[in-house]
Amino acid sequence: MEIRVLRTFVTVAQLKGFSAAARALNTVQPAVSRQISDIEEELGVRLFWRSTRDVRITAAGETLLREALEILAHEERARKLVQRAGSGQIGRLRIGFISSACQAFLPGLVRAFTRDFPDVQVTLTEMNADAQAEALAAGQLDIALSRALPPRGAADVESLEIYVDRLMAFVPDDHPLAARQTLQIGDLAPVPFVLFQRSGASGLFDQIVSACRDAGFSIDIAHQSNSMQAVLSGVASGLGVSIAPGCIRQLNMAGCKSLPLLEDAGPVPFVLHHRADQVEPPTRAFIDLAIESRADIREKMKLSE
Amino acid sequence: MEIRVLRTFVTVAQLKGFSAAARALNTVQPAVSRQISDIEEELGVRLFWRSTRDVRITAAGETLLREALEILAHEERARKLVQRAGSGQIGRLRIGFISSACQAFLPGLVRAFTRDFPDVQVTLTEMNADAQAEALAAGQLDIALSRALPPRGAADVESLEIYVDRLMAFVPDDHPLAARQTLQIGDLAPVPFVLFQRSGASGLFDQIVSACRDAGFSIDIAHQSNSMQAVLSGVASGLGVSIAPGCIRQLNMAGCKSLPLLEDAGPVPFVLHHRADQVEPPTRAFIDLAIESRADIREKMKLSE
DNA sequence: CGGCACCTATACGAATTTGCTATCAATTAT
DNA sequence: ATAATTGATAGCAAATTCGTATAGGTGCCG
Repeated sequence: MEIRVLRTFVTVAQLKGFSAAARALNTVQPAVSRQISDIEEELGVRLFWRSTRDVRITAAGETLLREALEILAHEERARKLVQRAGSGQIGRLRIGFISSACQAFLPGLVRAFTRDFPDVQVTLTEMNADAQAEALAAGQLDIALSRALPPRGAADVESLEIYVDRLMAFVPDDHPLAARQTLQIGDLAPVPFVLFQRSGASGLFDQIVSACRDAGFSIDIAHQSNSMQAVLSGVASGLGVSIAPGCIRQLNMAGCKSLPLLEDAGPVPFVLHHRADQVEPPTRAFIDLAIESRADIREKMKLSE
Repeated sequence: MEIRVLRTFVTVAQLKGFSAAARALNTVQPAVSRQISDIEEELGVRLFWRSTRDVRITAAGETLLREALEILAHEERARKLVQRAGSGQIGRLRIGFISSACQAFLPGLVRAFTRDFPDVQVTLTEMNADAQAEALAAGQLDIALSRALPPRGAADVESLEIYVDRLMAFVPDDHPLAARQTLQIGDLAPVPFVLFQRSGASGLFDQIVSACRDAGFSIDIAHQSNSMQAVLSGVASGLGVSIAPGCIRQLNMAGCKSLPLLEDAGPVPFVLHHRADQVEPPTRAFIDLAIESRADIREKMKLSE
């Protein structure tokens, strides 16, 4: 009972004739005749009463007709479902992101994606860069968004730079430095720092520490927080100054002023990671969308500087 | 998307390997490989991630797997349904019968049939012989049970004699003839008759009239009724005597005595008619059962004489 | 680190299946 | 009566499918 035979059978039943069915199926009558008699033999059941003049379906044939119509419809439905799954229109997309991504570009990107792929189940999970790498390797994540560089030597992970941020200084409103237009990193030497904890964003942490060392002083970390939001809150509270990627200005923390650093103190890339192998279509679609949107994102991040 | 390919696909998905699937399907690995890559190309969708070491299904593959399992189950169900229909285990059986059949053998036959074919929808319709012939020709009836001879020249109808009854006399209990052990038809010459109407059972009617003429008198039909029951009722009421097939004694009408006729006044065959062409399996099964049971029926009808 | 075992992909000839042409037999319409 | 239409059958050609052989890659184990 192959699909092709069922289709032939249904056509014969509906057109009530072998020749008519053959015409409709773009084939010839003996082929139809053979397919029907083959399936009759296979099932051991007579499906049509034939006379030289007309064809009438048997009761067993009626039964098969009902079933065959359902099977054919089911096949059609399966085909469409699978093609939608294959083109990424249905499925799931598990994104891990660091919170800064929310201030940067993630909401817009996700909104654009769900507009084009409304039936894909998108899961957004905030997690630090290290946790992302782990989840990605374990196959629990499709997309990881962090400032981390591509982890070398790990599983086959491809990385795509979304945009490059730069480090900026954050000082309390009422701090003397807040009156300046620009700063050099060295200007921050005597001031205590508020910084995030190293664990989870070790790359960025080390980059900032290095920048200070390059500027000739050892950073004085007076307070540590577990989120950028908390860091800015600490700065606004006058606990100290901070250095952080420019994009977090968009948190618009009151009592906290951002100042460009004259040195280009190391680029801070924002990177999209995904496994190189076994990229499911929705993931592929999201990556493609990210590539498309990259120029816009960069433009937007520049404008907000 | 042929059934065979779906079956291969499901096996690959379940055994997580092309070679393993090939072994399970009693074929070789390249055949499996080709079938999968063919359907992938046909759908334009990747179904498996292959490496040289293991095979993992894609999200689209998972989708197809669910659908394919349903389609295969449906195909299996369709096959069984059709085979049941083809062997007569499901379907319908429309029987037309004259009321005497109820007194004779029909209930037992139908009971035996429904025991063997419990899922066949049996329709029993009481109708006179002429109506039966019409309905049979119109395809509204599968089996016709009457005393009529095979209608000559009509559509292709095959007839099967179930048993042969003989005519008997029925006289009121208090009638002088009721004291006799046997009668000759001629004994009934001076007596008024109660008889059924000719329309609908013309064959039997004419047979009785002829028997009387052969016995040398013209039958005096004083009353006509539209059923055997009514005829016997008339006899019991003393309206007259009657001649009828012996089996209707089983109505056990009080006040009415049956007497054998010395002459073998024409055999009264009870016949099963069915269309010679396009015999649906349940009909075939019933006919076969009738043939099997014929000896028993004849025995039973003899015993009750 | 190299050989071995196991996996999938590909190539190609063989076997099977399927389709097509021609023809027959039966029935109906003209 | 003849032409036309329909389904069955046979024989041949085309297409498909299968099986063998082989290549290429990866993990395992000594």
